[in-house]
Amino acid sequence: MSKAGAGKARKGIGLDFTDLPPLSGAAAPPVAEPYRPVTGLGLMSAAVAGAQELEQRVQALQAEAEQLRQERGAQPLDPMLIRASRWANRHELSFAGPDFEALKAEIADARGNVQPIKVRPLPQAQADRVRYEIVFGHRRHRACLELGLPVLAVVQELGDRDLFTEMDRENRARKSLSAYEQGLMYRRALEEGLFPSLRMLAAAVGADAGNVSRAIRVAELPTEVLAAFGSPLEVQFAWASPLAAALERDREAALAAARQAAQARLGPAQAYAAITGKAPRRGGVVPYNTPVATAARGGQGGAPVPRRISLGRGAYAQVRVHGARTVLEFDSGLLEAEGWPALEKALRAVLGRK
DNA sequence: CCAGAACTAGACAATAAGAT
DNA sequence: ATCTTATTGTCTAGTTCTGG
Repeated sequence: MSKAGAGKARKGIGLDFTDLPPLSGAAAPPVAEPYRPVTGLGLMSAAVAGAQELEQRVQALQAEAEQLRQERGAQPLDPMLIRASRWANRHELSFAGPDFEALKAEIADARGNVQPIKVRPLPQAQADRVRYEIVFGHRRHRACLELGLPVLAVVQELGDRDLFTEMDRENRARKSLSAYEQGLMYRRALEEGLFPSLRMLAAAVGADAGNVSRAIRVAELPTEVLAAFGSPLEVQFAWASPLAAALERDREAALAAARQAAQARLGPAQAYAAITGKAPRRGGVVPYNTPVATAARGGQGGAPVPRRISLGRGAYAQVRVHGARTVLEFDSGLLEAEGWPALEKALRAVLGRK
């Protein structure tokens, strides 16, 4: 492999065939002839491989047939007769903004939704005016409703669990749901006993239990914290634990930081930094005590939010500014006698005194 | 425009906590 | 002691952003 090739190799891709010696003309591969097994073992392997191929082909054809059946079964319905799923996971902000407007424009152009939504019929007892419940396609339904167009829908009888798993799979396949929306949906499903445990739920919808847990934690964040991000849809999976940990450490300080972040209208990454004390990784570390940092940490006259420095294993140090003094705090047990010279040396290096 | 850095969701393993 | 469940940390692979 060349140096350039090795340098360009992406993470996780260990093979690079670009520098392999070229095949000579004389050694050009012969035209492939169909493989014919000769031995008994070969015949058996071929039979197994053939059966697997056949099985895959049958499955593909079945899927195709199902799709055709569903497409043929799609019918235009009055969107007023359809209500959102009781497990509806869409935040109101998903029905606003440029993405939703683009979807609406597309549907308006086509005089209806080309891709059908899926609904299930409601039992008569529930169905006064409303006849159907959405399985998936909430945004397409809302767009048609707002445009006054009939919505193309496939109607299918489904149980609660099937409805839930289909809705979740569809949304995650399109990567269109935020961590917050997923968390709300998962939490509701668990609260209502649709699944006995988080693991069972994760297995049913084909999601990772760790991410289900993180999504639920995002949905359980206090309103003040969610408001700090402008929209709860901006909160990332990876931020769930640090935000929860910040609340656990010092709830009042975290909520105060969140309120200040909301007031200062910080971006999501800055709001995350202000609440957790973790500087955003992108764009470099926000320098402490500068105008930018002051804004990022609440700014505009409020007391600066202390900067936390993670030391691993749950330990952390904290830097506070009190007027003209800067105070470094950490658990006294963390620094043993032999550590003091190193700390003094580091302070001299940083603060420029001999 | 391109290479590298940074960020993300998802997967997996380890660990903690609670139940039996 | 063992099993089940939830949580956390780390890694991978793909995407997006940034600076030269």
